[in-house]
Amino acid sequence: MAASTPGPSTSDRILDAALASFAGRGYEATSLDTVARSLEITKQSILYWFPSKDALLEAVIARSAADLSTALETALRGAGEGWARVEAVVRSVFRLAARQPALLGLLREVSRLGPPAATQMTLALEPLVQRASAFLEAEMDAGNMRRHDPRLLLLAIYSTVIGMVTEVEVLRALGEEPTARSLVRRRADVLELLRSALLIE
Amino acid sequence: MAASTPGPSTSDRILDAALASFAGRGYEATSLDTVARSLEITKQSILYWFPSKDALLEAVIARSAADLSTALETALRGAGEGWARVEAVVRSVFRLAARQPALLGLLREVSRLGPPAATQMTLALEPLVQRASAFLEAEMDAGNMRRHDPRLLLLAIYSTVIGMVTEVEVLRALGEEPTARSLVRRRADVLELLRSALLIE
DNA sequence: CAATCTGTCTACCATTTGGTAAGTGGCTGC
DNA sequence: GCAGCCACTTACCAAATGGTAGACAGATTG
Repeated sequence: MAASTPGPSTSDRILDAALASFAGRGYEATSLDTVARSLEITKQSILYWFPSKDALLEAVIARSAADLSTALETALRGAGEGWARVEAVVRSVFRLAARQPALLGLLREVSRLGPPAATQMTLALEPLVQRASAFLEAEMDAGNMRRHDPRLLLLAIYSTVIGMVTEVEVLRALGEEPTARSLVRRRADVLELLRSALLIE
Repeated sequence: MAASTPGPSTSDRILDAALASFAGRGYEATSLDTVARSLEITKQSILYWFPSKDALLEAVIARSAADLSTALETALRGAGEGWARVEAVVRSVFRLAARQPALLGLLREVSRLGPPAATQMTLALEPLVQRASAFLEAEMDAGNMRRHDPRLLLLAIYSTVIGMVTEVEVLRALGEEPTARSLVRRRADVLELLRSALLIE
């Protein structure tokens, strides 16, 4: 018989469940009791590891921002130059949408919650933002992309991609069921759209 | 001395305050007591006009969907043909963002809440969606716009415009303060982007 | 083996929440 | 002039919430 599986630590399991609930139902709609029950522990165990609900959110954001960063950094590492880098990032986001949708859901939720949660997320992702902004500007300078305010362009790209990936209800309103197959089509569509919107030639 | 001003009815004032709070703080984070206090009435007065918090949300959605519809219908009424119609709609949305931001905020919130709220909003806005989808398809058939799945294209346009208008925290993360002037720049940018993404030639 | 530390649980608690019940003052219609 | 309705209030309430205090079992360490 194998040794009893150690498995993920309690605090990790709490973070997982909290992430899922914050992303899926929202911060306010998430109760510590419910999270605890889903893990078959008591609320007090949660409060042992994280002194308050706010602190739990903070921890979830910290871990998620790190996960998000490494996912994108990894995608960028072997990505080539120019447009290929945009493609790599978009594909990486769609991969996250398929495999860890809660990560993107949390992004949405945090942006809705505003400070201090949003500020924390902002700070944690700032390096990526800087990089992306600088990249877009360089591409424009090189004459590869149409000229825009890089920050507004980044917001537009962000909104489009995140929307295509997280706006499940709007998708349904449009009569498109959010299946895995649909996700692939959306990825193709978004890439094509971005291409014609941004690329010169 | 003038006659005592009649002013808006209590139920309208409740709807106004509830809309603002649902859109700004979120449904779960909104308490009937707080809304009541802000209106200097009691919670029970709210429950007199709307039998439950859910019913209040329902009423807010109904009224907002109607307002949204008429705003867009009006914009479309004297709008010309082809691309001018897209421009008219986008401008109309940005006008709403400046004058009744809560209307767009509610849209976001409802899409986050999912059914049944989202279903109600979907049904109320379906005519607009149908119209937009048919318009896009016709423009593609006429060879004026690049061919895409009209529904996915609509989702992309929706995400971009709504994002540019409601993603205040992301905007801040990008170092752009959400002022009125910024809104005008964002409108110009989004129109330019959509133009190069969609229009052929 | 005693002392301590770790992780979890039981027992509470104050506050807030959506919601009910029962008035109450004023205006309307008969 | 009074019966009745309308709009709104005071008085409650059960449930749920985030959080505190303290006990307890098991491992660790001197």
